[in-house]
Amino acid sequence: MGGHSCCYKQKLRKGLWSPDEDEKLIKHISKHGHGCWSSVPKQAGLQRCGKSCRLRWINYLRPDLKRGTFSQQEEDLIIQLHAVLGNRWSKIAVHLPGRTDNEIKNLWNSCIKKKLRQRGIDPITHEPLAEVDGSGDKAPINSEKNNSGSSGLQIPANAKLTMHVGKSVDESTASKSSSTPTKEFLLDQLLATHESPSTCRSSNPTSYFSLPLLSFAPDYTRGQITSAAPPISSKPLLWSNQTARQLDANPELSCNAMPNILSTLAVDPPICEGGDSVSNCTWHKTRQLQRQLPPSDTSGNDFQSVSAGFE
DNA sequence: AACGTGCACAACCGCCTGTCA
DNA sequence: CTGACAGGCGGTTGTGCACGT
Repeated sequence: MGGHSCCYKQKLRKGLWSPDEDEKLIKHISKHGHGCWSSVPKQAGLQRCGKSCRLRWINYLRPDLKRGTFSQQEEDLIIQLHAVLGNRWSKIAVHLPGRTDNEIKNLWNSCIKKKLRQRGIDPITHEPLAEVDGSGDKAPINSEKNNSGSSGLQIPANAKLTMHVGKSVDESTASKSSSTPTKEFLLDQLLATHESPSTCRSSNPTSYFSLPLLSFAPDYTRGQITSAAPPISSKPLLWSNQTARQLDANPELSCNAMPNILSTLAVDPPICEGGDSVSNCTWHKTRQLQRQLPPSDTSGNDFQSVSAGFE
């Protein structure tokens, strides 16, 4: 099992791609397009299976890729989209031009997931992690230090979901029910609010409120959330693949999970603090080594010559 | 300086879905 | 309708680098 017909036919190379292979693939696709992927390796003179070529192209060689550090806005958007879409990375990637599902998935698994856990948010359900002792005395977010570990943050169940443009959800035409906007509506709002080209890469927590994010009417940034607040949801959303996929069949989406993540965004420092972001220099070093290209700027200009060959 | 550990990222694996004969 | 095939997707693994001891 496993394998694909294209992989059986002959001895195919695996592992990292060499600069030579990259060049062959780029040249071929530049000239002919990929067409049928299974025929690409043969036509391009590569000892790879078609799927491998496709993956390499989509995740790495495509000229329209926006490489480099994820901006804070992108990370915010990923988190919010994940709350709505679950682990459907390709769907999430659609809304982040120049980013690949693989890239987003890696970022999620290596960075965002961890940060959410540190903040007491379950990255799967976007709910507060279960309290071990069950004491319920959630530490209020009342100090800068605690801002990075807002575990146990709870939102009153009657908190009104409010758009940052000042329009509450239940005022909108999208949903009559104030607590259950549809998935499509949430997506629309998320995307609409992220369309504005604001440059928000600040570590200042207050700046998060300048982000056009969904947020809640109560002022959670000042640690006024009390432990008396009822849990957000008594039935956690489990975003397994299967569950998430069912959303397509069942457009009604409980937004109960949203408050957690949104409030987290509002009070916490950026997920990858400061400029020393993980992927920042690693990628360039890797690229320079693997592709033996001279250092270039972060905009992926080394691909532009290739890009110019397309249309 | 050497070693161990953790992290980020690229790539593979296996399954699912859509298309077509 | 059914089976074969290709493409697509998400999960997982492998590799190399950075950093700490």
